[in-house]
Amino acid sequence: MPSEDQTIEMAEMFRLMGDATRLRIILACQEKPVFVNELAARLGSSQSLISHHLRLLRAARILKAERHGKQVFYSPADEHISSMIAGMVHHVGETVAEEAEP
Amino acid sequence: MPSEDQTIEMAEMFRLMGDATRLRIILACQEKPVFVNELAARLGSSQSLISHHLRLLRAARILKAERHGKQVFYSPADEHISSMIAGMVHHVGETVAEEAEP
DNA sequence: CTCAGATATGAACATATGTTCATATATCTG
DNA sequence: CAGATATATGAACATATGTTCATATCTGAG
Repeated sequence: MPSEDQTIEMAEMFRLMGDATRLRIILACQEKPVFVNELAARLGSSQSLISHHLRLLRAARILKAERHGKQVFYSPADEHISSMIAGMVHHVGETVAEEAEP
Repeated sequence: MPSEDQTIEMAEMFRLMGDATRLRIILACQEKPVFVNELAARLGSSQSLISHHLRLLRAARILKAERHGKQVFYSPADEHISSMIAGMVHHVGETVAEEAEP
């Protein structure tokens, strides 16, 4: 059973993954590093919005930033998080399938 | 890469786990089924608040309800979710330890 | 059926949060 | 250095969300 502080930190992590826009950002960075404008283009969101969200994800150590020239590339900062994301992908894949069968 | 619908469902799951009160409820139900008033007592929250949250967690199939007499016991509805929770517990356990060392 | 215990629900409210718009900062090129 | 490109930041705002209070519903006992 996690401590109170750990519980709050867990909740904070989940909360950050619990917004569709942020989750799309996280998912888009899973395979290979992506830079900000490409994220904005792929997700059809403004650069400003993406940047605001990236700041939160960076602060929570969910994503890490790496600068190459003018562009800043983002990628997963932590394998635990990545595997948890993968687990959830697996989960919704299965439950959606279950609901469709009968 | 999950579909748009799956992404939204994932986000919804994470969002539900992303509130401290709800997460405490989920954690409290992990070991053995707990009934509503006991949850309220353990967490020091009102019965009403717990019940509101339980409804959301039930609807999202994170917890399941089972009635025994007057009491309704709640327990994990899905092992995937449970193992994801366990993974996050492990994660915060490690990262907090890392930050404390240097 | 009536009463008490246990849980669920609805309305109201204060606060948190995602998004937009405007603008600042940083980096490369000429 | 000046200009262009890429990213970050701040203020403002509309909406979503967690909590409380009051009340309804359900269940077993007598």
